[in-house]
Amino acid sequence: MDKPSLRDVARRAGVGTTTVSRVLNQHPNISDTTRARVTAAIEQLGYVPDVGARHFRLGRTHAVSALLPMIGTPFYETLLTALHGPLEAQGYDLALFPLLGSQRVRRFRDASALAYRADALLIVSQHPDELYGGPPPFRGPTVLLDAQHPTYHSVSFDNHSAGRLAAEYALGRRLPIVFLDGADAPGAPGSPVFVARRAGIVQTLGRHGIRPVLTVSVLPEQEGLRLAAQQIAARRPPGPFLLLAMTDDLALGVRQHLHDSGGLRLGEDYLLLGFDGSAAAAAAGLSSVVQPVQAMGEAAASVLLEALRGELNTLVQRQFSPTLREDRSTALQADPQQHPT
Amino acid sequence: MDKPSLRDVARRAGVGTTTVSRVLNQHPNISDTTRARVTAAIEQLGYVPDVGARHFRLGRTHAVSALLPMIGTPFYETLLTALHGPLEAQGYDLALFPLLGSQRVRRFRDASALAYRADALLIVSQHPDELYGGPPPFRGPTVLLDAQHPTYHSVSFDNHSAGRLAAEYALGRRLPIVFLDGADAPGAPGSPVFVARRAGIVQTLGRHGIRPVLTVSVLPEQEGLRLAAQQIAARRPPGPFLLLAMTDDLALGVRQHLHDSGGLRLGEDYLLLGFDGSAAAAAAGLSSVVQPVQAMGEAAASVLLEALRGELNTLVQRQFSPTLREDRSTALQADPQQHPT
DNA sequence: TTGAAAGCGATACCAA
DNA sequence: TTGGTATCGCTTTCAA
Repeated sequence: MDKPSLRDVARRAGVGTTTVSRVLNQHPNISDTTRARVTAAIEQLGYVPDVGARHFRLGRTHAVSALLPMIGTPFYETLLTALHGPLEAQGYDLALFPLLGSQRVRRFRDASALAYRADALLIVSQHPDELYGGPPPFRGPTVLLDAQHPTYHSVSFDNHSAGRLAAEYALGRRLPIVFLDGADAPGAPGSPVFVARRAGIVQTLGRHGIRPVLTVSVLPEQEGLRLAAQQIAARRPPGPFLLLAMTDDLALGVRQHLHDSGGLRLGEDYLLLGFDGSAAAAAAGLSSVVQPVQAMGEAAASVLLEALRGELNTLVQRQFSPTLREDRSTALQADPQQHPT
Repeated sequence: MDKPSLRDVARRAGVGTTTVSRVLNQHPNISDTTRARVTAAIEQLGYVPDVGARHFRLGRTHAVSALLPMIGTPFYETLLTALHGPLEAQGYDLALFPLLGSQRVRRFRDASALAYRADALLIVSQHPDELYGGPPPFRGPTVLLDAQHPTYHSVSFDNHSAGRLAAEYALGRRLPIVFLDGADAPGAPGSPVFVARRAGIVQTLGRHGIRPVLTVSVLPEQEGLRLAAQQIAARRPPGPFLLLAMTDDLALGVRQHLHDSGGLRLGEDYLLLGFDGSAAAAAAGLSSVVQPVQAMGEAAASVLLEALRGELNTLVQRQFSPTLREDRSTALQADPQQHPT
């Protein structure tokens, strides 16, 4: 026999197919002796239930598909890990469909795409309107993660208020502020995340009548970082200042160069505040505006599960707020000459 | 009608189900008028074929599953993009199943896992024996990518000869060799990739009776890099030397520190050779031992497709060889005092 | 506690 | 060129 079916098992065990199905699905009303006979038959034949057939019959796949940009950052790793746990606990399997190459989006407009053979859909860091020209090809529950849209459930992060938080913290230190902005690659549209973050910073400073004493834009490259550090070292204010960087990577990269070529000492010559709460930042003692990535993943899972249970008859738009993780990099070292406290 | 089936379409168009099926599958023997009627009915009902049912009936899913370690490097991005193209061209869809968290491996031992509802399986950077305790739960064609096993088809890279190639190149330059090795994180088993690469280097040097004048092991951290650079600057041989680094990242990181704190000039004081052929290396003019990642992805796709067509009755173990991409970092600048040419 | 039979939605054989 | 019908493997009434 090529691939034994439930029927083969039934024949072998001398029972009906119903009984075998019940054994497989742990139904209560089965006598122990029958169960044993069936189990033995399963064993002997090496029977494995056909999941596709079960899926077909029940109309449910127990699958959740996630559409996401090609993955290269710890952000997605944390997010997906947090997401996966609760889903798995409820018997759902998670499959990933990265948007490989820009042209491949076409694939996701096809309703017969594998990604849509699922009970629910998660769209990560993408806007449905851009992804789909017209109506979405998937009919089931859909949740946006790290993105927002008026007609979809969403779990996202408030980047604007993250910018505000950073700016307010910076203002509180009462030091001149140097702003290390991330430049967009030429031609790139500028990530909405950075746009909001930047707006939050600039608007908040502006509302307090403050402008950075110096703003440096930098492409995230080796050479760019070095040049930025040179500029900062040359044009910095006379006393200590607070360097507000748009990302942790920028902050850490520039810190290196400020030290090596500029001789600037963190904690004495300047304070440093980053963005993202990356592991690298934590390891380096960098204060940072933290996005609760794990909590967002868990929230997405919970929205997804609710929707799958059909308990969601209202639109859920959950937006997470930033927190600020203070660390060594914003601690001014005792320096009796200028700062008695 | 909730979700129209093929039967509804047939009734609506006043034809048999067979005819509708034929229209859907572009069968030739359909009159234009019938086709038009059916198409109209499909349109009117908003009918979308049930892929799950088709899958059930045909016994094929048109899906390929890839099991891979959680993704954080451009390596996998290139690999998967190269892989995806040919598969898609043949009508196969690719779904990714990252091994999220170490415990989640359990999930992949379950034959009913979503990942196995596919026509073929690709196991990336994993050894089946470690992944599965016993027999694999998937019965269809299986291909290993970036890994090897005696009983599976595989597409992999010859790390040992990559090490040899680097060593031979280094020997050819006839300069003292400083070896910048990557240290394994404490407790980690040491990636087989690095083990082979290192062995290739050391054995080749040894065969020529050469030992590095200095070997420095470094954890890939900011602090580690700086310390390594200090050591190199302090203990380097008197004249120019060749610095052989285990990865591009290590090479580029140390170059920075050698320049900033040691004042060593690349191309005059030392030459630098890296490993991996990363984009960063190319951008920085770093010579590097290159792994043909894209070609490997394409090769995996082709093996997969052959297997799917049932044309593979012999074991395929394809191992790719490294090439060396020479760039500025191994060009010794004209220095009349020592090197007239 | 057990089983016979209907049916999920598509495809394909065989006839017409 | 078309259509009736069996069939894929499973779950689920309904009856016994």
